[in-house]
Amino acid sequence: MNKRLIIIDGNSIINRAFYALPEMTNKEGLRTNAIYGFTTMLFKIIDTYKPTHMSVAFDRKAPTFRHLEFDEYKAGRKKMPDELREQFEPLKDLLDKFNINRLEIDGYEADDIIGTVSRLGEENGYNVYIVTGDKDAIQLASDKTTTLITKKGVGEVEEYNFDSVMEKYEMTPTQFIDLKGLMGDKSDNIPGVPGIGEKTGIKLIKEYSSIENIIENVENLKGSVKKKIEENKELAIMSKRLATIIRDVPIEINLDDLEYGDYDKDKVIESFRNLGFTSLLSRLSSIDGGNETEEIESNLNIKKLENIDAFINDIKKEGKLYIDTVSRQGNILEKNIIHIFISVDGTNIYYINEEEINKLEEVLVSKEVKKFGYNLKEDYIALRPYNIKLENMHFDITIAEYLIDSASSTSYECSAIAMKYLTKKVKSKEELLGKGVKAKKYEDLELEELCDYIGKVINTVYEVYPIMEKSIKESEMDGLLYHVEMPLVEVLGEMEYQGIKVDKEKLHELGIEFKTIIKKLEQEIYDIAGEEFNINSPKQLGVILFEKLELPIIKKTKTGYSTNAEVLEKLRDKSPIIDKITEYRQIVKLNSTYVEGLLAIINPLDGRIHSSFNQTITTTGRISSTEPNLQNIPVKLEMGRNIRKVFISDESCSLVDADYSQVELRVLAHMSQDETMIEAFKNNEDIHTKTASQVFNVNMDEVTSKQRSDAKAVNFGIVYGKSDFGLSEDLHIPVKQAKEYIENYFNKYSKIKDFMDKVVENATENGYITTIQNRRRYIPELKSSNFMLRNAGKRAAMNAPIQGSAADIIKIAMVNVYKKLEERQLKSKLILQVHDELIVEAYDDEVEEVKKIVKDEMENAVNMDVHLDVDLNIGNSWYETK
DNA sequence: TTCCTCACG
DNA sequence: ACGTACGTGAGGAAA
Repeated sequence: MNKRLIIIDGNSIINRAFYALPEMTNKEGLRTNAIYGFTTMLFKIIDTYKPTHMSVAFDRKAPTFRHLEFDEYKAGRKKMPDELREQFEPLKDLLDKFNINRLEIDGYEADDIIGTVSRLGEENGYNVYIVTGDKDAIQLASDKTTTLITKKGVGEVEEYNFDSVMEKYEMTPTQFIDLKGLMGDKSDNIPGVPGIGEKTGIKLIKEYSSIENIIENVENLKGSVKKKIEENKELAIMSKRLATIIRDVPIEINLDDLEYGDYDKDKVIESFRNLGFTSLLSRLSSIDGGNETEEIESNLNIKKLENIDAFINDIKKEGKLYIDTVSRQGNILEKNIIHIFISVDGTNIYYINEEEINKLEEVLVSKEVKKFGYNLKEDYIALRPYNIKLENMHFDITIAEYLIDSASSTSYECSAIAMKYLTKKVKSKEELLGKGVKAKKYEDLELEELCDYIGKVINTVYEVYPIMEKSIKESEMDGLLYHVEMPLVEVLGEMEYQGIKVDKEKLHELGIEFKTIIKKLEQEIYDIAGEEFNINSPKQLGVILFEKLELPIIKKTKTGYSTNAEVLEKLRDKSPIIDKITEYRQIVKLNSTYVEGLLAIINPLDGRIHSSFNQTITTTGRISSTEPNLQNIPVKLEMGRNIRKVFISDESCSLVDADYSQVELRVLAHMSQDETMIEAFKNNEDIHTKTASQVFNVNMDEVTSKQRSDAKAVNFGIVYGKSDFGLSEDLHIPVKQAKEYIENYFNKYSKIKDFMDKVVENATENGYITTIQNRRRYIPELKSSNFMLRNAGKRAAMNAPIQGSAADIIKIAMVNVYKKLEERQLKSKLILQVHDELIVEAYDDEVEEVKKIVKDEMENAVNMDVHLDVDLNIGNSWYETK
């Protein structure tokens, strides 16, 4: 069998990778872009050339014979940036884990080691491949050695062997050395013959074949070339020597030691996880045959459940059930389940068809049976139209993974989780169903394919559970998972299933009203502009405002003029068109996003809107709402606020709206233990007035309304880590004055300053922040070398504990409110959450009880040194509950 | 798909 | 000096 030896120039490739890839860091803030690029290149090379032997050569710090011979060698090179330097050791570690040989030796460069090893390889009958980004290595190409030079970063390589070099450059690989001796090399600071460049160099080499021969025949040369050579004979010889790669470095090498093959896969997987290379885990199998994945899959036994009764006994005996439902696409209120897949041991997986769901009901609703799954909220909702409430949802791998790393850029898809924890191949939804308009639905799949997929999903849940469980315990988030996030799955599922009633007629009326105003404004804008154009196009609008009307350009975006609200505000008094545009924008937004958007999504069966509440989106722990987003329904301006009139309570019901008063500032007071602020809350003082009196040094009863509203801006600004500049913009005051406000603030609330500093310090050290419920958020940006990114990281670090703790609090309140309503067997339902606000649709005869429950549970969700305060409002529409 | 804009807490 | 508030989702334009 023919042996293939790959030798990689470690320094060259890591450099290429470093400069080719954008900054990347792992969770701890270690920069990883060069390691990542190196590894992808390594995989590609192994994949393509299937080496039997391999080695990576590195430069040593010590001076080489070249430096000794020529002081100026490689002088003037920029120092290696620390961002790259710190990646060397982790890369070498990784290579060791792959059992890939490494070579380095004092006094020689990686090039020389490569030259030596490649010679040894050739002599022992190997096919040799050299991988580098340095064209000098072309001199080593031969009929037995292929030099692979990276192109386009590290994405591709170009192959050079003897024939291809001859064809391309019309000279032999070794003649490249002579050419470089003549031309010199700027990057290595090799002088060459002054005045001789590529053109003349190639001409001379073609004619005389070597530097020595040129010198011998110098008399035959003409003119200035002759003179240049004559005067620089020594320089040319030395340059050639510097450019020559040494092929007999004094190093003991036994080629057998370079054998490539076995390595401890678990160790590599661990390293990849540490480095955050989850996407590379899947490629591990491709470079070593990948029989491991097949084995796991072939273990699975997936079939139709014949003896349901016996299996139900198994489930009850074990007290646990791995479950995944498969549904047709359809209305949330209708029965759409095709199959339910269930398992108790993770390998014997059974499915039942829709007709038999009721037989399973007993264990599904049993509180004694723990349910394990992937996206359990979907299963809960799917079962709901069958009047089955999935009980005791114990562990959901998406939610666990969200707690483990809420800031991870990867999705919480099963395929990604399987890859991260098991290095197991599970298809992504896109791979299974395709994407875009051609995407298939579950109901289009062959049963066999479906079984295979769902089987793997269930098996993944089974396999991943103990690993995740351990990790969550270690970071002390088990309480958060089992007492807050998992119980919340049912709460959110039920909220989605219930939805909120919408007055469709009213919404239509609003639409007509808005469209009339839009038409009118449109015409007025065209009149002022003197032409018709698309006002919705920032590009076209920019041309009208800044070219045709010649208004001053306040700000530019990457692609053109900025026309956002802030800019328009500054242009208000320059042209009457501005106010029209501002108003036009507002109403177009209301009409398209809220009127048209909401109309399109009202469920025809019950006239309600069923938004999705997502538990695994935000980095801070908040819930998000989609299709539609019910968390950004207008409220600030009266025109927009009218939209809230269409969200109404059902017959014989009212909406009970409860919102926390200043929850984030209370959390801040508690976490920072700032006495002044705690005291203010204890005395039920108005916190903005209090802040005004502190910042502006006046008595509480002398605070003007302007001062109060400025203080409010300062309070909010602090929570976000706002700068003096930002505050000055908001308050339209000089930066200097804003700076004073902030300094005053931190002087008076001195513990808050300490707290903020401490948070950033801890976060920089640990890599993450924590909330009052121990929720974690990693902030790798804190270790960025990029000033802007690092500052953004600091602000995130200051804000996340506050926002995240507030999210913890309302989540606990939601779970407790939900439980209480259930316990008391009330028909009233929790239907909406907007970060610090809960809405219950309460039956009129239950309103008083509901009010009490909601206020009580919200105010007592957690125990802090500052009490929580909830405002209650009742109405028949969301608009009325203000 | 990306950018810009803007709605919310 | 840097560039300037955290966290979201959605619609429309343009590429």
